[in-house]
Amino acid sequence: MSHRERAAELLTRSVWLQGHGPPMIEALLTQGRIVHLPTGAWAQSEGDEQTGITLVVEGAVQMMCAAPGGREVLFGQAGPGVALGQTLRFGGGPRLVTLICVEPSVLLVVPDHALTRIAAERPEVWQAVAALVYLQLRGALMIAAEAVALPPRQRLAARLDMMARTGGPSLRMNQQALAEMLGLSRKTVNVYLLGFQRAGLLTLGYGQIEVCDTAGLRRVAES
Amino acid sequence: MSHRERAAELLTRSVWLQGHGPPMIEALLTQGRIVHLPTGAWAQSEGDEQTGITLVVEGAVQMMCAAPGGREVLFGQAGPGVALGQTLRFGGGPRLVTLICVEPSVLLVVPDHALTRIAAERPEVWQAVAALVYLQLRGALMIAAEAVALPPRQRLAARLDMMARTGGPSLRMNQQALAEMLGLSRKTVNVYLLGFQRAGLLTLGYGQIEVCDTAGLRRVAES
DNA sequence: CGAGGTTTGTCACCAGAGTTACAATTTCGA
DNA sequence: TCGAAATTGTAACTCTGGTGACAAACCTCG
Repeated sequence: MSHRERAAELLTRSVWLQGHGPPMIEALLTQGRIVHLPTGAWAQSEGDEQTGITLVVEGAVQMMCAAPGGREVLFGQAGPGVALGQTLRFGGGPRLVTLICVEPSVLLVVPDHALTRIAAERPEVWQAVAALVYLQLRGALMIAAEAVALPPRQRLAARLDMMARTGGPSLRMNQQALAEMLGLSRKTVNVYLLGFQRAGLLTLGYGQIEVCDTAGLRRVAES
Repeated sequence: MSHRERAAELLTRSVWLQGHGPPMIEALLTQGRIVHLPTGAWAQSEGDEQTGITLVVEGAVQMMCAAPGGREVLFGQAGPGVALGQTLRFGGGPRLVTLICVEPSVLLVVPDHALTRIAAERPEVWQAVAALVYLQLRGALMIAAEAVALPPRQRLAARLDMMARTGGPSLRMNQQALAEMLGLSRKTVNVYLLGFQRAGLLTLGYGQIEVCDTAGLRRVAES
């Protein structure tokens, strides 16, 4: 299956495009472009303003965002099917989200001007964009709520549960990255993970985590 | 000045409506409705699906969101001019954000069906909604990044700076609420606030904080 | 197959935030 | 005006999680 077909399939399944028929998907594929990136590459090359929609077709990217003090904070990892909408038109300033490939990846990029072209014929494209951004808002709020309300152990459980439900039970990421996203030290994460493994909630491997019992994780998160 | 006129003024100034002329603002005012709420009231009454846009015209509301374990987490406070977009169409589940008035407030509410009516004539309304939700996403990400990346003292400074810049230097909120939004104990917040006051960054009052030096706060946040 | 880098598992130490409790101050309503 | 409730300021104690350092297990590339 070509990458374009794969992208079409992912778009068809995506929640934020429900109610928009195949012509809209066709328009996104035609106006957007497929890009291939190696491990470690930034999803936006210099000069590319990276305004618009980005869909992960294959591979995985880490999502970083800027915090006070010039810090770049890792806050999540996205696999195939995850879409990101962003724009620089509001408030200017630095880019909101930076994407970095953690494995060779294929992305569908639909820049802002492409969306504008689509909107000329199908103004309802903006409704889809609003829906997409709303989904991201939901995710960001979940992360924020977890971070302020849950103690470390529960926070880790909640995040593992969330990632397992959205991206499948096989999480390919090392404990260092996981700790960074949660604002914990690697050691703390490691200790709790070992505890979860002993409790049979998951299995640890080299650079990956196999979640076995999301319900159990959620129980831990809610305790 | 009537509340409607005040709302029109706030909408005219809002970033997410830039590029849309007065007719769009007129449409929002006509299709939406002004509601008055007492202290402690929830912005959405039962049965009102509260899908659409809400603009704070007067007063102040606390923004809460759901975390694992049925916890309701306070994550911010909004004054006049702040708009919130939300919808329940995606993913169902519980309401994303709950608003609670901390003083008698006036809101402009534009429900989803009103937006749909507006879109019949002005489909670009969805672009404005996308922009609004994007602004919220930016805010939520900032909060999440702060929470995971900054230690308590810096986190407090960053949040005070953010609130002072968006809502003016006079913050009307007690230290308990502030601690809750940051995931800290009231005592910790109190101690750091006293330190900031000694450093001349702000002045503490009963139930309010007067920020004097946002640059100084940002310096603390970045240290 | 072997070297080098990466990732994971473990230790002792300690800074820093949470907890509990209480007094002082301010506000608001009766 | 007075009293109750809310808010702020302060103390001693506890304990979780961070730090730094290191060994073991694992991958990858030459």
